[in-house]
Amino acid sequence: MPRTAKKNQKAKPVKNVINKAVKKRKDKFSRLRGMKDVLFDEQKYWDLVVRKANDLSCFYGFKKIQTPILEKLELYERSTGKVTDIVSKEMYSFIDKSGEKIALRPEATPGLVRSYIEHGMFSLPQPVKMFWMGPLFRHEKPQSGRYRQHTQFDLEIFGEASPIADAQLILIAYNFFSELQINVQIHINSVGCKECRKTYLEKLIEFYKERGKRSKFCNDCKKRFATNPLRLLDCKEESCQEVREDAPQLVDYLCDDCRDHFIKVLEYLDELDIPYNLNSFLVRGLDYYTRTVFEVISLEEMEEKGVSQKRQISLGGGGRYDDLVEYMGGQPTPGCGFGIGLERVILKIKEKNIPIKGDGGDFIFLAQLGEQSRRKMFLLFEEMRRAGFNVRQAFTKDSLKAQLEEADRLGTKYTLILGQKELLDGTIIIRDMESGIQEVIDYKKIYTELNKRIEERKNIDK
RNA sequence: GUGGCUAUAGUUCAACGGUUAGAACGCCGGGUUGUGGUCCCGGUGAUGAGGGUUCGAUUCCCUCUAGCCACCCCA
Repeated sequence: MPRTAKKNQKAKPVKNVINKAVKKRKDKFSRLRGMKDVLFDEQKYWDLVVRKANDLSCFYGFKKIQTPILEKLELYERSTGKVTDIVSKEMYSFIDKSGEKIALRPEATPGLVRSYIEHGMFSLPQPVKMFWMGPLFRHEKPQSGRYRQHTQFDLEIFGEASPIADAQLILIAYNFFSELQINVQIHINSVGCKECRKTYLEKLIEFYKERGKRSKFCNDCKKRFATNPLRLLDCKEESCQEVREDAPQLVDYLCDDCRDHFIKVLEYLDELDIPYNLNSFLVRGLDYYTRTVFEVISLEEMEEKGVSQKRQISLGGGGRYDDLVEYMGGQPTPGCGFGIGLERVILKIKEKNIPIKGDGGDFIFLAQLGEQSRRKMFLLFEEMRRAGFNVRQAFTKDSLKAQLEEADRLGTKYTLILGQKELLDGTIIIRDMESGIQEVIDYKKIYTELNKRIEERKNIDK
């Protein structure tokens, strides 16, 4: 193929003109901003992370569920919240051919709540514990660890009001990271229930109404004051943080039930020796949270202009949403869950050079010379595969050299070579790829000879 | 969405405004018409797009696009 392409290019008189035309076409079809191809070498990280998520979920009794990428726009407007950034600024939405407003899923929980309600899962034995994994879409400005399509691993527990559910989710998240050897901090807070949050918000607004305080707000906070005053708390602007210093704290205004719930969650975590940081300013950007909210943060030291700086990146987060199911039209059902961003997890694993076991099987490569032996090897390959051997081939290649090169790239242990001569003699060559030693054996003894060598190798490894 | 930095072969990097834009790795071919991983030789392949300044731009300026970083937000 490349050969003809080369010829064609050389045949044309003005190479540059063609290159430009080809390049324009290439640019035209380039991938969209913030989207990512996961290439061959990265797959091992995905395998690792996905396996870990699968194992943990299964172990703690979560059942796998899948939901559509497309949902009605209103689902997110109602659940995630119209005023949240995710819905108001970042959602991919469009009107489909039937005139329906559609959104590409920006968040996992709403779809799972919808599914819970739609399939009458309240009549299943409670709690219903869901394990979900899939792509999410948000139209943000991309940077490292931030894509417009990213993948989350998500666990949800429906129908369980006990604080042990909250604690168990945090435990699983903690295990996930520590078993992948990623250092994280868990930040935790309680945002209370409808009632206690109401009284708190009154106090907070009262506090901010005092003279001069609002003038220090950043532009965003001026808006937030009207739309979502709770979010004033986690603004990162310095001036806003200064004002915040003496602001009333949510924890002090929790009702008895909410305080009790929060304390129990912390006690369970203490019991398990899970480290956490109480962060009274932690308020998550989704409307539906009640009581427990938490975030998993990775701290990293950065060298910038000779000064070491600390940067934190959120790897996951979640919380309780006791009113959401009812609010979305279902039976009153408590719930809680969390999500973890897998691209960021993989980024961390790569950064830290955490070693990953290769799939290092003992490959056996089948090399052939000539049409006759190619046919025979074509068949032998299938026989050996069914017999349980880890076989590889490059039957499209003609030269032995090219085939051995391929075998080498794959990390083959033994190569079987069949040429015209061996075909006539009823023999075959076994080549040990490490030593280069070759032996001509009876074709019929392939299996016994191979097994013998594999056994010997095992003994040496021991 | 706001601000800063960047853009050269598939990849990582070179090139005082001036010959044919270099190298390493990769890939393809040859040395070996039946032998890989070492070695030797050869080939392949790039200035993100558009405009401007200039006799002349990879180099200077502008716009766009993309990437990175910070903010916002979030995973």
